[in-house]
Amino acid sequence: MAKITEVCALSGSTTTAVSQDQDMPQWASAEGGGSEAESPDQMMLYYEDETSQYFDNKPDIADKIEQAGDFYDSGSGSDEQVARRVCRPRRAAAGSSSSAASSGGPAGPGRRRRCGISARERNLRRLESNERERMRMHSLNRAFEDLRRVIPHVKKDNRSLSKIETLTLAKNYVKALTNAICTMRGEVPRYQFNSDDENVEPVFVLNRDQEQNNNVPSDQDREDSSPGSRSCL
DNA sequence: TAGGCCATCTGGTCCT
DNA sequence: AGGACCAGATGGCCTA
Repeated sequence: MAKITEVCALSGSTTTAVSQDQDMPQWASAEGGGSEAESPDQMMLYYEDETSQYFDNKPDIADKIEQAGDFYDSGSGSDEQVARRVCRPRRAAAGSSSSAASSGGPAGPGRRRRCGISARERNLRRLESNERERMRMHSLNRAFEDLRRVIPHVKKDNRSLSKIETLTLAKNYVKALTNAICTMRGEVPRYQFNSDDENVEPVFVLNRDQEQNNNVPSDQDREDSSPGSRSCL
């Protein structure tokens, strides 16, 4: 369990901290692999073009759509697809709204059915939804990346913080800063750190050089740092 | 090889 | 009606 040794610079001037490691995070360059080689921007361009051009450039997807067409039309498809769509339990309606209750089961009146559009049109909309979802997740990941940059921490095994680590660390960092403010005001610290704070890396206090490396300002940061736009704790 | 983490796809639900 | 949000499913990659 980590112990905050010192947290300064609450006014934004200098963050002084004691680091246990000399490794400096390089979050900006830590781009995870595993994604499609196709860039989102490029895919957006595809969507702005004619649909046929998109499929010309994505023959694999076109093949998938050809195979899926029968499924979307008649409810049949590959065994795997059917298994996933039929067997996957759906979560209960969030908030249990009346609209959800009145929508009935899967075949009830609440189920949205796109009548009058072709299978190809449905597939195209599915692809567009996929693209939007991908963009949404990318923006979420950018937010995680920004969050990692502003949290003082020590790189573990030369790898980036996972999402859960980032959130947990951020939570404890906020707690630590809040306690620091309380202490400076002569008040009782509001939060206590104990063994329940699982998966908690210490909020390492970095020295000034390390902090600067940790917080390489992004373009957005530079925009935000304009006079009057930065608020302090 | 198991387990963790992640990106992506997918369809239901909510919101505008 | 359509986009945003959400969570389950799946497969890939990496590490112990």
